[in-house]
Amino acid sequence: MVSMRSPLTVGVQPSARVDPQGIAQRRAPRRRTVWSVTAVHWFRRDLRLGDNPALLSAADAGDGSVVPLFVLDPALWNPAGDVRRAYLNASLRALDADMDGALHLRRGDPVEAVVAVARSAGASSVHVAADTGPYGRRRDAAVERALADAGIAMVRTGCAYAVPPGNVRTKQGTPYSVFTPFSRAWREHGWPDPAPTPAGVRWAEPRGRADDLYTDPDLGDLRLPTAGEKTALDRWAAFRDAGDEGLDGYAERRDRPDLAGTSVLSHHLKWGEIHPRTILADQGGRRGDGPTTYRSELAWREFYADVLWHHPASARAYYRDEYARMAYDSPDHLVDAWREGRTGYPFVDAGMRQLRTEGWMHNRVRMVVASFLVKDLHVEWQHGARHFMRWLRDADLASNSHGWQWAAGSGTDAAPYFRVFNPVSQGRRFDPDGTYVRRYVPELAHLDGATAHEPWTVDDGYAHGYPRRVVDHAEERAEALRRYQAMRG
DNA sequence: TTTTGAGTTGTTCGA
DNA sequence: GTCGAACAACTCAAA
Repeated sequence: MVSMRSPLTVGVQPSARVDPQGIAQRRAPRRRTVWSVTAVHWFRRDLRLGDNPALLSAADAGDGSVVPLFVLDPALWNPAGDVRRAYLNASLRALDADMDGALHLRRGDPVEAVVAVARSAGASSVHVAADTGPYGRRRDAAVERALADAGIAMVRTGCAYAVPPGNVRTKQGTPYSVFTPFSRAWREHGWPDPAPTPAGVRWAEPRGRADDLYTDPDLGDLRLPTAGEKTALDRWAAFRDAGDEGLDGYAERRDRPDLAGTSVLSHHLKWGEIHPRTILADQGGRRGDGPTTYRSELAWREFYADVLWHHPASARAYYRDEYARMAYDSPDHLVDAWREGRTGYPFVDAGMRQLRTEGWMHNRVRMVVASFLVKDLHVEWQHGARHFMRWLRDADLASNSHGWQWAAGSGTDAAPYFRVFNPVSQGRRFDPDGTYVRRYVPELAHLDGATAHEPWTVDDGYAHGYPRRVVDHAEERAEALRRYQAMRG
């Protein structure tokens, strides 16, 4: 640990009290001294002020002044789709507003940008929440080395999960590869209470009103929800308190894309506008199927982060490598039809169009469209995963890659061999009135009830230009099982 | 080491 | 319409 004190060379802002959660504030402002040490808090996927242990550690590290920094890293920015870029911009603006315009924004390689900012601020430490993803770990190791060369410490506190990946182990000390035993051990492991919101932080110069760095993409008709910590906390509270239409009814309604049965917090969780620990603590010991099932969904998020932590290559490569030997088709015009929502299977097309109009898709439908790409079109899951990463506003590498591997059968699921989703029966089961389909597929708006799932059964089913089915599901299901058998044999 | 119980989300067929 | 069995026999985690 480097202890380097330097003259206060940066301006100091008046205290900005931040208390978006109503959590009791902990610290009184420290007295200002001439000899002072500031700290840098490098935001990444923790775009919030409340329940942020890393920010707290930055506030505690020096004299109470903090340089709040975000670096637009071309390695992440360039491959991201416009949806993710736009949402990130909005989230950064919200964070900036919560800090009274203090956010310091840089664009460039973090190895250079973070060191440069820390140096110019005279900081002796840079504080972060650990990034547990494959790229983030490499990047942070490189930044840590560069900071060390400059005599500056990098301090990791917390991460984006209730239990840091790598910490839930079997009795033999090995990582879990099956969800249910993982979730049991995860629950027993437990997690810390939420951290208090730092009080009396002085956001240090250089202030970062760098609007020119926000390059907002043109999203056309796509509308994104409001970003930011306050919205996330409000959204959670509304879901928590909505009774059977929210958390209490979650177990029953979560699989229904026609209903508003889910919390829709995924994009907030992705950027850390809310931390799962906040939710788990706020849920307290609430019983019932709703809260239990909701906690289980958070456990899935943690499970996949844990799997990716132990197997970084599984972000792109088959978790079970025998699946690399299976026969696949190259993406062709059928995959274009899938991407554009004109496969002729209404439930699939509704989902793919929801993705393009909202940057989001209901989880049940994600599974159905994923199964369709992999099992009906026989295309490798990576093609679908890339499309999702491009269009989903909540795109998260661990959840996305392993969600797709689950659908492909190559992931952590223990018994995947005979599971092929039928897009019609899935639609009839989870969108029984056809409401969801009609909402996103106007060519089927004239069909009543569940008929919207089967336009081929009525005379006027194709009267408004809805496309015919591009493949026969029964045939392709059989073909998928044949290829699976051939791979095993 | 061996055994045992269990595994997110399914589909189809035939009684 | 509803129900249970078959699918095909695997892999994991704990005792």
